[in-house]
Amino acid sequence: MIDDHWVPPKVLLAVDLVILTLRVSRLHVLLVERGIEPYQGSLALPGGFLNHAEEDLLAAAHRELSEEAGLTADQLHLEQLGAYGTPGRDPRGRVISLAYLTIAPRLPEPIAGTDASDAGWVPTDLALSPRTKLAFDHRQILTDGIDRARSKLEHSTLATAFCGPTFTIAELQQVYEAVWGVRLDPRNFYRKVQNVEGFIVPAGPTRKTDTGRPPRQFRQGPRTTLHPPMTRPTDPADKETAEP
Amino acid sequence: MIDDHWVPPKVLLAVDLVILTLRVSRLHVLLVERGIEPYQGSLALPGGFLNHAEEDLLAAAHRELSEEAGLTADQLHLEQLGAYGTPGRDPRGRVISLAYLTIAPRLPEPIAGTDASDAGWVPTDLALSPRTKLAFDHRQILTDGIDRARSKLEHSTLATAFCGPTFTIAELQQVYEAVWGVRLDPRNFYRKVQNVEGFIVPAGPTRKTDTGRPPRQFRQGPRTTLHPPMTRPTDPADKETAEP
DNA sequence: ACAATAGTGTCTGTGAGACATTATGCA
DNA sequence: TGCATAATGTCTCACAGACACTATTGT
Repeated sequence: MIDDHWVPPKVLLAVDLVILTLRVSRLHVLLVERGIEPYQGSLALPGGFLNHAEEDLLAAAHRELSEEAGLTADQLHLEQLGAYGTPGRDPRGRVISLAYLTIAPRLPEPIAGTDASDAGWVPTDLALSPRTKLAFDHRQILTDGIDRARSKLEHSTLATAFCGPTFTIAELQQVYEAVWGVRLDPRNFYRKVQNVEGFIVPAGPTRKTDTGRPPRQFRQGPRTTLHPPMTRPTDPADKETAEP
Repeated sequence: MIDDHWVPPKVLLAVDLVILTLRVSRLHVLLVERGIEPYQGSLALPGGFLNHAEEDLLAAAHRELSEEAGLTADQLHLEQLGAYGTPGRDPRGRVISLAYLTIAPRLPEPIAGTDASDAGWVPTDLALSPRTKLAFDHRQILTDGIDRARSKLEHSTLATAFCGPTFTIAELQQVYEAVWGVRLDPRNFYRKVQNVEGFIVPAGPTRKTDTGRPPRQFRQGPRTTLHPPMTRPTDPADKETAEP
């Protein structure tokens, strides 16, 4: 079954990034307008080919993060999302794309990269609306990335990564509400996160606000995983049978 | 920053499989003894290079599953685990390995494949013991695969995939106990799975056994995801602070 | 009858969800 | 004093966990 002259094929390797952040209480994703073919002019996730044959995958993801979003990735969450390699997804040949997920706190407008004529934050619901055309299979990658982020918020303390170095409990709640797309009771949420040891720890004095009682500030605690997980409100579409 | 003469590098693409099954109430993984260099003679996960440049990734995984384990993969669970591509992990050059996870019911001894001089089921705790040397970074891949399987059992009805077409509740419980490595109360487990609509449905009459009351048989129901998830017993090593 | 396993019933503590109440700032 | 938001308290219901008990087979 093995041909002595057979040699395994080689493929092109790309790294694409799903960079999520929170802006005005809505989940946003960083998209670039492609400046070169294929899909020139379409919106796409930032990314690119491996620089050289010995470049580390995570290093490549960090490099793209820096090149296309101007983010020094030192303390930034970066996690592999999956490999997307359907034949024909890229007209330039067989390309395997490794998708990485990044959770970023609120950031200024990014700088356009080398092969992107423009870049900017786009609300995720707009990016996934049927009217928006994304390059390659980036719609699928983005969908998977958001799903992963939703799941991570349940089982880890990653929500604090959306916030700045210090934050209020109300701000943390907004993260959950924006990513999950639900409304939560502030009082129950307050109790919940307070009772999870090591989730958040007090930091500094209260913050002054325009109106209302000044809230306390917190910093992320040492804990990274949540046992038991944060409970996401049950989707009402989870019924199987119903009786009149 | 872009050189007009620069062309992106190409890499070799491999597909490796973590095939898990249950034998005598213990979790086993399919390992092969490598017949060729590198790592000749070492134990490794079954897998191989892409056949040709246009082969679909999932198809390649199914092909390896068939070639190395003799499993017709029609109704078999196959899920992407991740990409492993550290430079230098393979002396033959830059190789990116896409790992796939398979959950299989109890199966006969597999047949040795073309590039594997021997193949067999190995208990996972033995495969991961410090004395066992696995090829490449397969120890890491296997660890990740088991972690994924443990998590899937919480949030999906995948446990039924470990069983045959029909099974008893006690058999289903053994799946959870073996994969999670814990003991569960049979009565509470019974109540729990019965109350989850669409998890398991009655199938056929009772099964005759050597001793004791014959158990009822069930088949997997229409539901695939579990909301809320199955609760895995809290690891006692989840303490942060303690007071005397 | 006894052994052995299947299946059911009961109690209790914990925690999520709903919502009232008090606290602390500013105009 | 009134307003707005933060923080705490109370109640109820559901469910996980512990375990007593009944049911159904074979010997």
